[in-house]
Amino acid sequence: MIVINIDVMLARRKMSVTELSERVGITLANMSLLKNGKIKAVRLSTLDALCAALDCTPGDLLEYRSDNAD
Amino acid sequence: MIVINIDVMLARRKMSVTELSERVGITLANMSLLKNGKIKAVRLSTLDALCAALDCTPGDLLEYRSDNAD
DNA sequence: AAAAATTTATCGTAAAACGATAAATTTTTT
DNA sequence: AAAAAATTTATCGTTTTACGATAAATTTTT
Repeated sequence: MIVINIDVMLARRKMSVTELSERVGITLANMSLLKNGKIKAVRLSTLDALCAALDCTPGDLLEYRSDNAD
Repeated sequence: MIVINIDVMLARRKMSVTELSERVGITLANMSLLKNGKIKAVRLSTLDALCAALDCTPGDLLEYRSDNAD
């Protein structure tokens, strides 16, 4: 499965969800859904904006966990 | 911008696009579009299948390049 | 030159992002 | 404990886009 680690990056940056949503340019409600893995796809434009806002890589935000991984 | 590096991983694995499309379970045509960055969004289920098929991470497949990066 | 693999294109359908908005819930502050 | 602020969840509507199916065009390999 794919895990979204926006919360981890927010913590590292000491940034709020509200601020991130403003920087990325999507509504607070949608950013919350995104952060909590309540979405089934991501637009590359959104991923791009997230990387820019959080100064990180797609690999920082998206993690692959195989079924029997720790 | 976000760059897709499926081609890099295919080369590393010595795997063909045809085989990858079969493993991932999407049509050859769509895999080609995906590989060549002709898509604007990715379903997490597809990303998941790609990571499994290529035994790699999302970070291996998706790369962020800031405007003035090399 | 022929065959195989890959890319590109078109059409249709289903899925899903995303905005706007509001209500519910949780967290923080006073 | 109460109030305020932040976050989460939900609903509705619109637009975008993945993806299948298919076929044609192009490129690569044999």
